[in-house]
Amino acid sequence: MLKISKKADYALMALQHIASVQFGDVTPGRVVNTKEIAEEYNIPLELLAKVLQVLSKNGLIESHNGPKGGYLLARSARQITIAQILESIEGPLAITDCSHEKDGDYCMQREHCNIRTPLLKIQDSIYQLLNNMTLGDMMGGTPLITIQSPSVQGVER
Amino acid sequence: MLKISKKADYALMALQHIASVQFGDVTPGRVVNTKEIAEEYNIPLELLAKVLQVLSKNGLIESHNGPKGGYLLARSARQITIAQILESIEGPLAITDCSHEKDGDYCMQREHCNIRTPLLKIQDSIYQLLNNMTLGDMMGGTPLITIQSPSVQGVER
DNA sequence: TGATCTCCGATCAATATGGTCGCACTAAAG
DNA sequence: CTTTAGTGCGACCATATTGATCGGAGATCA
Repeated sequence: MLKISKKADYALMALQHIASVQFGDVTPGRVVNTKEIAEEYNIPLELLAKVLQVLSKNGLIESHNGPKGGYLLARSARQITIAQILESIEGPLAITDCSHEKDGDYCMQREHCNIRTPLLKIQDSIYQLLNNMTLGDMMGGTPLITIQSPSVQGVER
Repeated sequence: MLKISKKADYALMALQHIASVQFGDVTPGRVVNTKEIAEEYNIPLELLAKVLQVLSKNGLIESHNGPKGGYLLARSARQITIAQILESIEGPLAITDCSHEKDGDYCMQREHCNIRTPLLKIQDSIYQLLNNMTLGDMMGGTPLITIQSPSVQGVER
């Protein structure tokens, strides 16, 4: 449950790769093309291409056309949050349908719905979690994040 | 993205309803049958029935057969967590496929996968969030949960 | 014994997803 | 200025998941 799509997975891998090349020690500033990423991680080329196009359209990466072209982070890795990446691919984060319902699109259960408010709270917590972690945090062999077990609860009884 | 299924939605509504009847002021201890819940919340009867059967099989509620039969919480509302409910319906919580992969079921990207560890951390945080909120917390008009904004991050830079 | 209920399994339709194909456009290199 | 390697883009299909439905078997109580 709560699985994220493969496209989103691919997006995360690709961005991590681009970032590590761009800011790495070997060939800093080099652009990365789709083929390179696809081969490195065994991702279907065309699908990855589409993912990267979306990321580009949403301003997370910049594309450079022509030969020797490729992709580049649009801003620093620390300014790209996981939430931005996921939402860019999968649309707005919404645990439940009724969280962003426009008028005329009411759910049948709405009038007596008793779980809406709590679910929205949960959704909010998850969003904050994802929005407080950046691509920069994901970089490097040693993960930079650590979970503060007791405080992550966000729930008071 | 990260949407939970309608079955899970129904499960939450049903459990909330059962709990509120069982521990409410009007008819405490009364059993609740499927039809009552289905009509109250406009849920397809047969689908709800299946959801309740699963919850029953997983030990969250008790079923009583025959006329005047119905469902009852198997234990106190405070001892039933949201995580238990969701996992009961949708299977184990797994943001990404590779989080519970058995041997022989490797993902293609595994060898160079750079996002596995961070994703597992995120998954863990979400699980704790869901596991620290109980059915009891969802009860009543006033939601009992409050988000501790700064501490929910679980991320250190 | 009949009515009312849960239980269980098979099945179907709709939707979402993963993956593919083809072509137009752009920019660097000769 | 032509070639070529690359992105941009939209249509398309196959499959998996999900939501929903149906039919009947087994309890329980009046």
